[in-house]
Formats: sequence, structure tokens, C-alpha cells
Amino acid sequence: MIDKHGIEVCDTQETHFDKVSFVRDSMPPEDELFDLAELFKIFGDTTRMKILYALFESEMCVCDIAAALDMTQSAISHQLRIIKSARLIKSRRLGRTILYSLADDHVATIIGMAKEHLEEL
Amino acid sequence: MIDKHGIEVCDTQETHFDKVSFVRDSMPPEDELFDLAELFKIFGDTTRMKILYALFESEMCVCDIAAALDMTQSAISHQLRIIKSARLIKSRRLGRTILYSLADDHVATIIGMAKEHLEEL
DNA sequence: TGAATATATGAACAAATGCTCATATATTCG
DNA sequence: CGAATATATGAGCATTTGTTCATATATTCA
Repeated sequence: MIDKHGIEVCDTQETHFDKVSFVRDSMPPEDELFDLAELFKIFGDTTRMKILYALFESEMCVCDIAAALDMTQSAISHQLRIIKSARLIKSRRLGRTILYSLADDHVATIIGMAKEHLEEL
Repeated sequence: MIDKHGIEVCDTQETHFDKVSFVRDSMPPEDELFDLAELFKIFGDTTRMKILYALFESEMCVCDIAAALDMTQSAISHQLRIIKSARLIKSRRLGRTILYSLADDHVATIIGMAKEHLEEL
């Protein structure tokens, strides 16, 4: 069966339509879901996870992060820009170098929750 | 300056080497970081976020999720497989239909933490 | 000011990702 | 059993993503 949106719908029981409507109505607005997904994307890459773990230990300059992760300065710089745009980290200039650090304790909290899930598998 | 790994290293102060070593040593093992990133990838897509929100409201069959999100049954089924492989959801068969539901309350907790971060921007 | 150093960035490219389409599998019911 | 229905899945394709390479910008210091 095809509904008014041109989407297939299970046509066995009437209750399904109620359920579908309810879920549709309770769904958060598109832009909120987009922002949430964008935030999680930051954590969805091992390089960025490593950077966040590194900054969890200490404020660091780009070059040292690159050294610690055995990666290119360019690669790290690109990733730092992405992480910073999500406001998970902040930076301050100190002469020639720029020091990055975690913006707040959300990073640790979010990672902690995820770890908990993984540990229970 | 180039270090023993062939990676550029800041060569201004000796303390940087200590910091780099410390961060290297305190970094979690590669496979743990991989698992964490893989888990966060699940949340890093609006379709999967919508599915999780839908299942947060109620146990649902594939077809109804598709209807609620105005998406193809195939697209939803593909995504459900990905989410299930991360053990965030479980399924049970009921006749012809298969009902999906959240595996535990980690989903809500993790999303909650992220929401908190976004609200404080 | 000009050389050296730290960081940022744009283009290019390979790999990963998400959707569609067609089709396979599994279950129910006549 | 065979038709109908719900779900799963493989191939193909367009988009996104992460890295590299070359180079630009910014700051220090002689």
C-alpha cells in the first residue's frame, strides 16, 4: 500500500497509522537532528578521537599533536579546524605557536557515556 | 626538524618531547579508539538519529519506521542493520513483521549529553 | 627588513558512505 | 503448495570524507 506521501505503508492494522503519526509528531525538528548528527560526526573518526584524548591530557600545539599521533601537521590542522567549528576545543596563540585545549568537560562526558556502552557488550 | 618516525616535530623546547611522550603513552589502544569512533559514527547521520528517536518512542516495524520518516523500506532496512551491529537496537519477529526497539538506555543517555553540549553554545 | 618557524588552507584524489533499484528470503494464509 | 506481504541484501552510483602536497599567512628574531 502507498500512503499520501507516496511511501509504502504496512496495511495490516489500523494501529500502525496511529503509531506512525505519533512518531512523526514527536520527532525533533530537522535542524536540531542535523546539529546533533554533525556533533557526533566529530567523534566518529579515530584521528579526531585521538586529538581529543591528547587534549584531554594537556594543552598542546599543532606540531606536538602531530608528533604524538605520528601524523602530518597538515592533517592535524585540518582536523583541528573541524573540531573547533563544533566548539569542542578552543585555541590561544602563544608567539608563533597556537595552543589547543578542550573547550569544556562535555568531551569527557560524551566519551565516557560511549565507553560505558562498549564495556557492557 | 624530523623525528625518528619521519614526522616533523617542534624543536623549540625540550619540554615538548616530554609532553609528546606522555600523550603517546596515555593514548588508549588503537582498537578501543576504533570501536569508540565506530559507535559515534552511528549517531553521526540524521537518518539513523531519526530511527533512534522513533524507537525511543515505541517499538516499531521496518515498514512503519519508513513511513514515519518518509523514506524507502530498503534505506531503513540497511540502516537498521548498521545500528543493530552496534547493538544499540534489538529485534524480535512477530509473524511476518520484525519489531525493532532500543537495546538499552545508553542511546538516550548519549544523545542527552550531546544535546546538553549544543544547548550551551 | 628578511630568514626561519608554526600554522592554515585550497586542490586533488582515494576511500567510505548512504541511497536506489532489483531481487532474494521468510512468513502467513488461502 | 503458491500467492501475498514484510524484510534483507547486493550492485551501482553520487556524495562526502580524510589525507597529501604545495603553498599561503603569521609571528619571531637576528
